Amino acid sequence: MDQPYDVYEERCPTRMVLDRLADKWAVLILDRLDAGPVRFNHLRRDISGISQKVLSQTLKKLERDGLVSRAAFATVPVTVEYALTPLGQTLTETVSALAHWAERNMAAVLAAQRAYDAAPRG
Amino acid sequence: MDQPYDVYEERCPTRMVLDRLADKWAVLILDRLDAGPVRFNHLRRDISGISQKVLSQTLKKLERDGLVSRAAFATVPVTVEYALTPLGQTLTETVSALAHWAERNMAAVLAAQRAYDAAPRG
DNA sequence: CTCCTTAGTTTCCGATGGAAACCTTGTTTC
DNA sequence: GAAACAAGGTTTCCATCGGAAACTAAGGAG
Repeated sequence: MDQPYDVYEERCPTRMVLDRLADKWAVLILDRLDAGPVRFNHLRRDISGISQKVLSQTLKKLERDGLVSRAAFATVPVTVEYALTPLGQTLTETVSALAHWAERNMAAVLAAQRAYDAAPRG
Repeated sequence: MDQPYDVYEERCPTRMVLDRLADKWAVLILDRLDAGPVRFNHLRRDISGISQKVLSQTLKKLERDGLVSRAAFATVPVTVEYALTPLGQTLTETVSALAHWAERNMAAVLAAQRAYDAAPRG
C-alpha cells in the first residue's frame, strides 16, 4: 500500500489542496465551523477582518473540495448555513491545533522577534 | 488563567503568526526540517516549485519568529544550515498533520470536486 | 419612499508570488 | 587567464491576489 501522492512534488494535486488549507482564512473558517453550522454574516462577524469577497470565495472553494456544505433556506431574507462535511470533520483537530498554537505560544514568538530585531545584522 | 490572546480578533498579534504558519511554503519547510537540519539549496530541491526568493523570505520570517535557526559555516563555498528551534519543534506534529492530510484524503477531495463541477449551478 | 436585513458580486488599487537574471566568493577546468 | 560551476542569496519585472468599498437582489419595517 504505497502512498501515490507526495506533497513535495510540484505537480502533485495534493499541492493544490495544501494551498487551500494552508490559508489563514480557511483555517479560521474550518475552526469556527467545528462548533456547528454558521450563517454567512455570522461567520463574517466572528472572523473579524475578513472581507465579504474573500469569505465568499474561500467558502466556495472549501465547498468544492468537499470540506464544507452549503444549505440555503427560503426564509426572508434568505439565510444560508455553512457546515462541516464528514470529510471536513477529519481535518478540524489539525486545523484547530494550528489556529490555537499561536495563542498558546504568542509570548515566545514575541520574545523571539524582539531578540531578532535587537541583534545587529548586516 | 484566562487566555489573553484570541486569534479571531483582527488586531490580535496571533493573527500575524497564523498568517505566517498558514502558508503552503512555511508548512512544507517546517515539515521538511523536522527530519533534521537542511541546507538552503537542499530545501530548494526538496520542495519542488519554490522560488529562491520565496524560500529566502519565508526562512527569514520563520527565523525572526523563533521557529527556525540559521547557522552559517565558513566552508567554501559558504554553507548555511537551517534547523528547527525547540519552539519550532512544538509545531511540527501539527504542521506535518496538515501537510500529509492532503496525501491521505486526496481521493475524497478529487471525488468531491468532480461532483461539484458536474452539478448544474447558476 | 426610504432604510435595513441577508448573501453575495463587482470594481479598483496596492501588496504578494513566481520567473529569471544578477551578485559574491572561491575552485576547478580548459 | 577566461569560462564555468558551486552556494546562498538579492533584484527586477510582471501577473495574480487580497482588502476596501460600492453595488445588486428580494423582501420587511417604519
